[in-house]
Amino acid sequence: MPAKLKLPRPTEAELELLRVLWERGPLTVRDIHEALEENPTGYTTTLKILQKMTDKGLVRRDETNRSHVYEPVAKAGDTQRQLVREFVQRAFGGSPAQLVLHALSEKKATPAELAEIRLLLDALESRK
Amino acid sequence: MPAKLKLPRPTEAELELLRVLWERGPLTVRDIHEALEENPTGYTTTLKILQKMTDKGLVRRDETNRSHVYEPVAKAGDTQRQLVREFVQRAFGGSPAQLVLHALSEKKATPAELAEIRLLLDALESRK
DNA sequence: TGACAACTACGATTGATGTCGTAGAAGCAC
DNA sequence: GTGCTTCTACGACATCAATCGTAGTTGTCA
Repeated sequence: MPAKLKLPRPTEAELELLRVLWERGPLTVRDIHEALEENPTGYTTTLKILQKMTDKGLVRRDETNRSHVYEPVAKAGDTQRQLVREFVQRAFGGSPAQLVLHALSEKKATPAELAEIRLLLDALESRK
Repeated sequence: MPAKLKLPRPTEAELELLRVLWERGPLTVRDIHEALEENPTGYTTTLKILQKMTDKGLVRRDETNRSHVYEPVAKAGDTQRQLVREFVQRAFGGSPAQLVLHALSEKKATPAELAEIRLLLDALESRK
């Protein structure tokens, strides 16, 4: 069983890169950099951040080819779960329901998503 | 009507102080500082952060007495709504439902809170 | 082979954050 | 009034995040 040591919380810029990787799979620096329409930044900036993420253990890279290929170490869901947990703590003193109420007020959820939430709610309530 | 200019996002330390103020009302630096069991830090650290928050417009202070009294400029709900919006953007690409699903999985919500969420859900779904 | 392009490594820099120490003013107690 | 306590103001500092430029290496292609 892998050691599963605790990964540090990704910074904003790091999270942006992670989201690209989660969505598109392992990529080179060039690919990642070009996937960033928002906040256009220098190529070496992206490179540097990926190098630091490698040091921190947030991503892993394949150096077989000259253009290294990066991939996330943790799954999207795991990282997001951790982020939500910390955010709930920071902003709502640990009450997830408070967070949910605010998030739902944003009313950008689709009917399908609402249905899914309702299902989860049913499960939580039935399980006493 | 007040100008309502946009406030900057509070940092982690700032948010911690804001949470104390939201919960207990206007307080002096001493009061706030002593309300912080977690992360015990120097008195002047708390003072300094409050001074910077005053500059940023996050809090307002009454200098009538020698011990200044601080109070939040924005209501808890408004600030939290803004924080959630930004967080959803950063971590979930703008999908609140994704956030809700993760938050509810934390299963620390009370039955009353779950009921409230269900009510909100009903309202959202009916208002098609 | 020689020149150009693309890639990595790395140092420098800027700004924000959080931390604290010290100075000086203001209140209090005797 | 003298001295102790408590307050604010302010500068110093370490750390970290983000950004970029430059150097050096490797691959490509005419």
